[in-house]
Amino acid sequence: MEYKHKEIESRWQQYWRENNTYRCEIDHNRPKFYVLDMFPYPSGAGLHVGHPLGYIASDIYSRYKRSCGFNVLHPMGYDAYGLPAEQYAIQTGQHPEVTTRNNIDRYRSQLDKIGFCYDWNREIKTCDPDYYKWTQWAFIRMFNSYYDTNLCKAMPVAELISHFEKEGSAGVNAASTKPLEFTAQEWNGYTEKEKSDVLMNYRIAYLGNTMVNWCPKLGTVLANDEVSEGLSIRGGYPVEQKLMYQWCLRVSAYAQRLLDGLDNIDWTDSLKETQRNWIGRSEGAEMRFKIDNSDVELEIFTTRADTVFGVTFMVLAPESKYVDMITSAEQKQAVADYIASIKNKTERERMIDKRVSGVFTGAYAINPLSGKKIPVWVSDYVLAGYGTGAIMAVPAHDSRDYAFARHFDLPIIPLIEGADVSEESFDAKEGKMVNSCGPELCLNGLEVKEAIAATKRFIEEKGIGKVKVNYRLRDAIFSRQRYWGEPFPVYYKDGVPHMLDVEKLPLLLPEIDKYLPTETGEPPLGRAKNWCTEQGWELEKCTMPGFAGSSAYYLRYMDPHNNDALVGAEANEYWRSVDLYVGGTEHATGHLIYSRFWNKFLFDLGVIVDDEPFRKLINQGMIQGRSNFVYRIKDTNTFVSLNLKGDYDVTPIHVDVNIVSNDILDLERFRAWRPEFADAQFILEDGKYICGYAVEKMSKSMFNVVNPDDIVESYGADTLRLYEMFLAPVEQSKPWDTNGIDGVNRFIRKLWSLFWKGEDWLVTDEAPSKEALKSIHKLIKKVSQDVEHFSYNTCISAFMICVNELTAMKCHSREVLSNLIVVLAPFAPHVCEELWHAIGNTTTVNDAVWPEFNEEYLKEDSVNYAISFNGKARFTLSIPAGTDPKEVERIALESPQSEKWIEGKTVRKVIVVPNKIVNIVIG
RNA sequence: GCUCGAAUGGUGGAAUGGUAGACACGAAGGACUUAAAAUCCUUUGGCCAUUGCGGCUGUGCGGGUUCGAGUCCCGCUUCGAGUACCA
Repeated sequence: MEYKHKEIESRWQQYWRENNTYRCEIDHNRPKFYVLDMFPYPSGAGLHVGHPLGYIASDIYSRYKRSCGFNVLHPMGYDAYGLPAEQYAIQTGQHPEVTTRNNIDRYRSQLDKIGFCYDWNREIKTCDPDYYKWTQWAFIRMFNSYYDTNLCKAMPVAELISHFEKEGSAGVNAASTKPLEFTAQEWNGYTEKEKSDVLMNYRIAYLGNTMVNWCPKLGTVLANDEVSEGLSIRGGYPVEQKLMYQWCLRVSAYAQRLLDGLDNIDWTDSLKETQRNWIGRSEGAEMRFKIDNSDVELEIFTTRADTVFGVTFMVLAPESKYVDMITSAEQKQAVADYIASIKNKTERERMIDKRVSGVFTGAYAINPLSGKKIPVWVSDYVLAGYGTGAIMAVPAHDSRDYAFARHFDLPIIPLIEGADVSEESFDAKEGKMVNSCGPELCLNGLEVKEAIAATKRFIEEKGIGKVKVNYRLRDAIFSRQRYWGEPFPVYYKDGVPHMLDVEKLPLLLPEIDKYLPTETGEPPLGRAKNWCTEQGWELEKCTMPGFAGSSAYYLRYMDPHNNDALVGAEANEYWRSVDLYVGGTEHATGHLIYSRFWNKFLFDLGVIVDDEPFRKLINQGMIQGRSNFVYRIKDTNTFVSLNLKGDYDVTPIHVDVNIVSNDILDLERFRAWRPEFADAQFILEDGKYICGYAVEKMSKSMFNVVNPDDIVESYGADTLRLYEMFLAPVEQSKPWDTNGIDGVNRFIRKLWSLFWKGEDWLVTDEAPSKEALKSIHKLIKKVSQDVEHFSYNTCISAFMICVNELTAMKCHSREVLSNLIVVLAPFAPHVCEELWHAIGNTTTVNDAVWPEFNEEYLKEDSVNYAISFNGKARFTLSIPAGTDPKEVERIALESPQSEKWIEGKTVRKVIVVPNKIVNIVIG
């Protein structure tokens, strides 16, 4: 029999499909294990070889765990809502659902060819009404909840309302947009609209006037993680700040829990660190500064309470509400002009422009500790969105304040002993305080940390301020002025938003004729006919953002066909949470924050049993492209090989990597590649045309995209799987380089040769030799350990070694080869399934039990000790295994070879490392 | 700027503080073949020696701990990723 990958792979893929081999159900007799991939957005370009990397890794782990007796849940689905499909719809008029469906079909056929063990019965598409019903449902629950800051959990808004009715806002501990004060009497007298407005201040899903990232080109609002350096992640269009009335999620209420939760999950430190930075907890103090000759008090936030004596001015953000309250008559025009100049700039321009700018308000504040009068300025280096939008400026110890003080010639008072602030500020939090004595508080001589604590204590006692923790994490803006997303289950009655009845869900996405905003500037849903309730109340025209559908999909997989709940209690109690999540780091501050938030919210409701969604997370590296170049001599159609190009004036041109092999260009295929190269001439070296290469992003325009289908076609899925894993550790980013794939393909054929030689079946029942048993048990031990650590590349090396050894010793023992197949099956399931049946098994290799290694077989008769002198290995000695260390030492010292090294020197010390080394220290 | 990673042959990469370079690719030489492919064998970090079978050197740089450091500690350099007027 010959190894024919196409025949074998298609046959077993069909078998697995027809027999529902990977179907999984709750089984209380077996421990569960939940392995999840980040589901893909089905883009029009299809999969390239980079996409399956993580899927292969998780597939191997799933199959391995199953072999170890776990009931493995390993599902797959599609993150089907998103901007690209809608942009495409705008351009072509095709319904996004159609293109999305086509893309999903393409993805599915590509995935199927690789032989994954997904339970497709549990497939999820986020644009499926049966699924997004539960996205809408969760939103309604968030609308009807507030976050109790005492209990640290979400509670029903109904309880908040009954509290307001009895006691007003007094004693309410709820996360809020802004502090509100009202009595029960006032509350009971409010109109429905007023009550709604008050409650919006507390709801977890709320309508708020917030500064949003508005992308005019995309015609929609974007979340912070969808914007980078002032440009949209999708498309790279400029983004500006705009005040809009939007649906938001009070993610900030969960900041501390999101931070604390990181301590209990098994993620990489770097990913946790990224989330910690994104949450951005900072401990400090909130303090009030009185404005001279006014009732106004400026509230500021600082982490450097110790530096209050060095405050020589204050700065307000241009958007700060204080600006109008305190600006003097003389400065009114100047301040107005400055703010106008800021507003004309986009966010991106503001970020790029690092020049210092600002204007004096004409007002002075009183430093609460020193009693000194200090000027109040406005400048755009202070952000409205962080802290209170106002700062106390300490130019001596903050570089931004320093630059500002220098520019406007404001005083700089150093507060730390020995700090030289003549050229730059001293930002470090270390040293002894000086110049810090006021009428009531003196910090001189204290260390910075002590001074911070002392000042905090003082301001709390005096009621000037309070200790406060600030978070950088913002509430998530949840409205998108877009068509292709989940509709909000919201209608407006007299301007007051109401939720639809849960029984009426899902609220289906309506058909529209065009996917652009309406002529009046409303979102595309404004084009929908009869976009209102049965009673005629208008429905919300925005849709939900991409992260809505991906925030709880892992829960739905547990119970995908449940019509009564997102996930039923039995399914959730059994599957609990994801044990292994595999995906890219690019979701660190988006999806992975939102779904943790969403999960914690559902946990608070008592809907689910685990408060963290993903116990362990592995980040697969990115696969970059490896582009090839040819060098055309300027103004000719002649191409010169890489190492000869120095003699000519050449232009490098990207060439399709699929017509290049080991950097050698296929000249015929190159001529056929494009009409203009049909008559190309070549200057060769050693009769070959050598291409240059570079590592770049994998993209069509670089002609470096490698399609997994092509690899599967020519080498087979098993080779693709093994090669992707062999290339480098899973977590590592690496360029795709098809050179080298022959190595793993050769390995599979060598494996095959252990079973078949031509038409002869080689496997026998004779007892395996001692060496063969040792070889296979060495392999089982190695693979069992390395799979647990996702060190798949070393596993594959171990397979190669074992197959080489077995080949060399002509081992065809059924016992040995069965074990080999079972441990290899997770990596190369098709060929293993084929051989598994060929040796007489009737069940699938999927049902085979992972073999245990037997330490007995691994024992050596004798051990080669490396004999070192002063740490340097010199020769080896074979010593019977299990020899007592003292005896080993004696044998080593008395060996004739040692004598020549020891000659004339004294032996100071001998260290015996069991089974390895004898180090003799001489001198 | 801050945070986190990384640095080992021509290449991808192995090495619980214990013989650095496993495994694979590529390359060179050889066998088989009319020839090619495939397959098999040998060599393959560098330098020197090679009818003396070995010696020296070597994991980005400089120190340190240790009997022993690619691995641990301190100080740099370079590259990558994330984040950024966050007070």
